Amino acid sequence: MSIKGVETRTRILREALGQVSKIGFEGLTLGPLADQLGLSKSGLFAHFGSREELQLAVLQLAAEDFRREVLEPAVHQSPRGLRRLLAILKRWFNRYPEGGCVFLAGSAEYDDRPGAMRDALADFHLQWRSALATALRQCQQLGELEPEVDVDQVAFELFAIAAGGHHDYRLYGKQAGGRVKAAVERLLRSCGAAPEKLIWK
Amino acid sequence: MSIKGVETRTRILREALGQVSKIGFEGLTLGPLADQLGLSKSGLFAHFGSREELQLAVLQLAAEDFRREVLEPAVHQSPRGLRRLLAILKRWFNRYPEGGCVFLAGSAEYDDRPGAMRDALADFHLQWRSALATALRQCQQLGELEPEVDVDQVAFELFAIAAGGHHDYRLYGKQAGGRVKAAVERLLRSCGAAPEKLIWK
DNA sequence: ACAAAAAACGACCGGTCGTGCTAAAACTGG
DNA sequence: CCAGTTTTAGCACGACCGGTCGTTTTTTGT
Repeated sequence: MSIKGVETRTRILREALGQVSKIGFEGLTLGPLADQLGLSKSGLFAHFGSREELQLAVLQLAAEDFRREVLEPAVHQSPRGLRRLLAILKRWFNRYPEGGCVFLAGSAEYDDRPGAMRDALADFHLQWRSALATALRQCQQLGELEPEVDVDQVAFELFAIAAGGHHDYRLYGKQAGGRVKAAVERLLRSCGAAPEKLIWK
Repeated sequence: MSIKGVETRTRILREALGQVSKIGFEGLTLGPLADQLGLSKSGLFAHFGSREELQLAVLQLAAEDFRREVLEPAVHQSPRGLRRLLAILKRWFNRYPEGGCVFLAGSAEYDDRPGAMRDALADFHLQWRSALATALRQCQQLGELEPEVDVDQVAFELFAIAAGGHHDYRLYGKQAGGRVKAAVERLLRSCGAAPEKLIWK
């Protein structure tokens, strides 16, 4: 693969990711994508052996973006414990007003269609859930959350709040933000978090 | 419209609803639907002026089913308060192992596509949320939940649990049921519900 | 039983989709 | 600068889609 090869490939993937976050993976079609990039349909197609390969590459790019923009800055900038957990959640939920979440939309599109896309999506969610559980476990070790709570259960409930908030964001607009915040606070409070430590700085 | 007219129309809608719950509203296509029913595509098409009319009719049928199978039996069989609320939730969540929820799938499909389908879906979710809030308010009036809790907020959180549970059901299978139950119990507990009253009979 | 009305059919249209194939164009290393 | 490789374009295909239209069959009211 030449220099120009990887350049156009990433150009394609960036544009494709933008389109997917608006119209979903199934809405992504080669013709309009090629037009938007000033390429021919077959020229674009040659970079990936099939449409599914393109979709998988887009999903992988989205996953890399997500880790880089949500998890990594929170880990680097905030100390272990509630501070870091809240930093993660803030960066996570702040993505929703910006546009549709490709992981939630993707799950809805492929949950009844076995194949590589479904597998990759299931894997992403599993990894993310485990990252949340790790952050929660560190809170426990610091005594900021009660030791008897099931961190996997709490990770599920955080994800559920995200899913519900995303739904309301997409359907009813920005008013959903307050609901998400209040839900997280109630959840963490019920796990023994001190109210004065729940600051969304 | 003749007798036979409404008969086949409802036959079409029943079959269409079954297909939609498997492959979504956008996956519903006239040809295969007609084949499955032993009708010609154009014969089926004549019952609805357009595909969107068919989709809207399917959504309306699904909404009637939902009210009839979830809300109404709980209202008729359980007294106001936590008993009724839990009866509603049980019937609601029991639908998820059976097949995909057309309302959640529909929201994901149309949240970025203005039109009659999006409007109808937004309306359904609004109505359902309000029915949940009513049941919660009755709990408050009976002293089974603290009076200062925001019932609309709790209704959102119940919906979020449903959305998260549905996601996990579709992607990871039946193990999600326990997570949903535990999440509801934590939520209602944090609203002042007595633990011994949280029985999923 | 019969005429009007409704329902169902079958062929077809224009359009879009993913995908192969071949040739031209552009880039790359020596 | 040139040979060899890679990237891109052009074109066509087969499949599938929603929708139209004129005709035929079935149902309905009397």
